[in-house]
Amino acid sequence: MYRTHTCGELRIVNAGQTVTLAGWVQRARKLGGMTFIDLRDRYGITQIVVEADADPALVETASSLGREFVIQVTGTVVERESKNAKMPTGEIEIRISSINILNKSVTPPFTIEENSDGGEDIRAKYRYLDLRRPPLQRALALRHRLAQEVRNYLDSKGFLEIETPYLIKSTPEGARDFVVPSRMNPGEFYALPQSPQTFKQLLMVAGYDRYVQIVRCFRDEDLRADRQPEFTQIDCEMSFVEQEDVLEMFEGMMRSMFKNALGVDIPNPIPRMSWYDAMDKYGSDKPDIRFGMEIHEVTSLVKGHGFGVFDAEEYVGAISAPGLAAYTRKQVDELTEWVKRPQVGAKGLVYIRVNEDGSIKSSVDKFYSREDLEAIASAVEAKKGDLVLLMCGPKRKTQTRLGVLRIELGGRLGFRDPKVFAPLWVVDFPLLEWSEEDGRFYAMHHPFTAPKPEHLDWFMSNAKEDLERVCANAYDFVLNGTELGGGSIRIHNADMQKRMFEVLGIGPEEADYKFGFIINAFQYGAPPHGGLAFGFDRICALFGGQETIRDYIAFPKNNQGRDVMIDSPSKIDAVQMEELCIASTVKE
RNA sequence: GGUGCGGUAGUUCAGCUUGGUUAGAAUGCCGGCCUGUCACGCCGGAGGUCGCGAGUUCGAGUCUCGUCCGCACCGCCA
Repeated sequence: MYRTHTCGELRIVNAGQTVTLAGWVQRARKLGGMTFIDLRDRYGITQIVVEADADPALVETASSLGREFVIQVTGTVVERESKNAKMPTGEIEIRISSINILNKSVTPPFTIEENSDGGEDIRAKYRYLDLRRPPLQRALALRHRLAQEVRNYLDSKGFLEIETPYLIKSTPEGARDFVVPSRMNPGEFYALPQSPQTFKQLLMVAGYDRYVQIVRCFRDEDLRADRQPEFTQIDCEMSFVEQEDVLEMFEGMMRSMFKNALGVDIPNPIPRMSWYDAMDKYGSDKPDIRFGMEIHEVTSLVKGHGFGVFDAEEYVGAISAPGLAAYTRKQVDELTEWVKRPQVGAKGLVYIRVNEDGSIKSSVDKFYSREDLEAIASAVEAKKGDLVLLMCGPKRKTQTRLGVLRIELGGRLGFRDPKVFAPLWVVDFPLLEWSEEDGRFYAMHHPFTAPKPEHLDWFMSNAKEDLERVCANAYDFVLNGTELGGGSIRIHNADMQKRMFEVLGIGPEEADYKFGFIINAFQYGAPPHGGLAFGFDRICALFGGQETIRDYIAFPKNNQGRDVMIDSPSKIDAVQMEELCIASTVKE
């Protein structure tokens, strides 16, 4: 037996017991003859002590220990002479009678402690060492806890977890696919799933009316702090349901995850907002509703006062930033520069300072009277001490830019506390999105999303303005300004699905080639169904209060989609290429 | 594809604005001392292709151009 206890569990009540521990040497402190060793495993740290008058061989071995040596020690639990209140095990130590070095270690490149001295690069390269650190252990433990909660909750609701294939068919609508050559079918390729969307719908046709899968998905797109090429979804689908049934079910799931993993009570019910309201008031389809600072349209208030910049534009909107009337001219200029960066793309920023003393000062005083400015300030619900910021331009674009500014200022003002959780359902999405570039409609969600029954007439119409206003029974789950999940009620009728492909400009042959299996299946008694999928990595990160999902994935990829630890992707040898009937066009 | 920031000792960084002696600090590592430490302390030591390449210059860590790598963001992500 390697150990009788872990390094995190012994307490003062264990004093007098003979125990055997095994773990890693985090630190050895040598004081003359005496040696203290911090012995670590994933449960904690226990101090080992070797007295000066112990067996000389033991003293010798103890003083030879280096960081990250794996050792096994046997000894007696004793109360410490000088306790350490900072450690859970700080009241005791192990006075040992033997040390067994199970394995030596070379000196690690960074310190393996709560707060490492290593940068991201070096820690990624030695991920297995970084994973020894408590923050990473906590992250993976949280991930495990949340996965358990999902399974427990959905199991109690009768969901079956069913695995779907990873080697599927490429359907290059949306994100790029990762493809896998098929040796047995020369010149043909599988694709890795961007999501198990079609399979879960086929399971509905098959009668498995409550399906869940915690499943890896793959998208060959550029990475971000919250985007990995392979990521995990909580993928769910239900039959004989309406939108309300789905929202209720998964509100329950999120509620139990918050309660059981974090001890947090979220609002009941979770608020809902239409996509149109979200865009108008927050300039985003994933509003952060931890704070107000809503966008207000002031177009009619500002036009016709001789200020040509506003007169020339479709839309003028404004937000009010609490307390920022105190911003200096320099700070406001800095903000103006900030919104003019290409990442935001605004042309400029007009401000109205609603001073504490009741005076009003703006950058457009030449064109507007005090009463005009007061009317604008009141329209955006500005209070004394607030700074009103206005932007103009095309409606949606301007709202989006104001939304970006709102998020930035909300952060600066401390309104985006990661310990505060403000969940939201965004509902009533447009079904279709017109692409000027391609001159065609794209499905806003995906091509299996059903139009709202009351919008069917518009859906059948071929007029662009009709199709544009078709709404879908689609919904997103948003938390603190991050989209954590989304879904919809699906099309379950073959004719309707054909119509959708027609609207999307996908011809019958193409539809048949790409989606023939699902159109066929829908002819055999497909039940009404709908579902949704959550981004599990993002849920973990947000629950853990982090922006990046990397720490919640044991072995993540870097910005370039590379695993710097195993150094992948990598070249394969010519024999393998030959066997797969593939060739590289890359010039060496 | 684009923008920004960064790359100097094992590690984290300073030095670069204004080019000029032997490139510093902390920490880690090695050696010595130390019997209650827990970021132990004290003394000593080793450790650097300044990411890479070219250019400007009498002289480049420092200036210029190119390139590679990392992070964040835009595009992209049905």
